[in-house]
Amino acid sequence: MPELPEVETTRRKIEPLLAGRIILNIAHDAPQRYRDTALAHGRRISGLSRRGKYLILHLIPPEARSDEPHDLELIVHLGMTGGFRLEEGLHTRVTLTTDAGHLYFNDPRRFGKMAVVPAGAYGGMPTLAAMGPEPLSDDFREEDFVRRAAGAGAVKPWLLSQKPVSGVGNIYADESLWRARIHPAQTNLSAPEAGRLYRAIREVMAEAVAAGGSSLGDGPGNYRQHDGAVGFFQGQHAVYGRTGQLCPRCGTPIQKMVLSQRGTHFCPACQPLRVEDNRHRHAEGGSHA
DNA sequence: ATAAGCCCCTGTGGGC
DNA sequence: TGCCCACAGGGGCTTA
Repeated sequence: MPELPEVETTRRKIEPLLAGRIILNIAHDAPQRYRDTALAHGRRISGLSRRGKYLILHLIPPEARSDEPHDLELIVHLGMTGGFRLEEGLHTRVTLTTDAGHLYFNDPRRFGKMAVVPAGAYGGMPTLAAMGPEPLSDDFREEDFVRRAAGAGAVKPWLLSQKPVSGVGNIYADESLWRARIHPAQTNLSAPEAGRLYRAIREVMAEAVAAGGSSLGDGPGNYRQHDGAVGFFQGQHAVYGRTGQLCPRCGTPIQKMVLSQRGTHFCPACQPLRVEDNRHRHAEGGSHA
């Protein structure tokens, strides 16, 4: 399941294959899933960036200097099972041909998407348009996060919305909440709780990027690099995919629950649900001004 | 406007 | 042992 660490690893690994190259063709079916790709034909890739879980190929006219601002972008979302490959396979959905050769987009479950858009024109991609700050950048500020967390609903769905911070998916939400000792369904985080979560997200994301992401199991969701290399962060997972195994911190068996349609792993001892204090509501008489 | 729910898609694993 | 169905999940869309 590519989340920020896996997408960032992908970006770093395929940038040397693509930067400076001319796109000769992008071949696929399902044009509604891979939109306006013909606009990229004949363009030069000046570089690759990433925003949350979205990969962005910068496209310039072939005669332009490579340090000029790009005017088109090829946006790629890997979805749940998407990834690039050096060789064609059973689940090849898109074939990207450059003057250096082929790169194949493999995506068994077809949740991945691509679109060519004018640079920064994200109106057709609401999540990207409303994307929160990058967790490893200075734009991600603890005081903003703490303030917004105080008024938020259940913390895990809130994180998954991409609005408080970008790039956190199911694995890293569970891992960050475990580190911060916060129940996934906790609402209205206190300042100490939100501060712990802020630091946990930064730590987990930094460690996961350094490990090359997580590669889980042998199923279709198993994330790999284009050359078959795997990430190693799964060895650091404390709760994700460890239902019934013992919490590394306190030894209690890890539990799994469903929250917002997502499998959610947590330690019931380390991450107790703090019951909302109702006294305020009683004191206010139950009606809001 | 915001939040919650449904849906897409298909390989896999668990249950019977 | 073999078969079948529920599950996995990000994000876009619809609904309340």
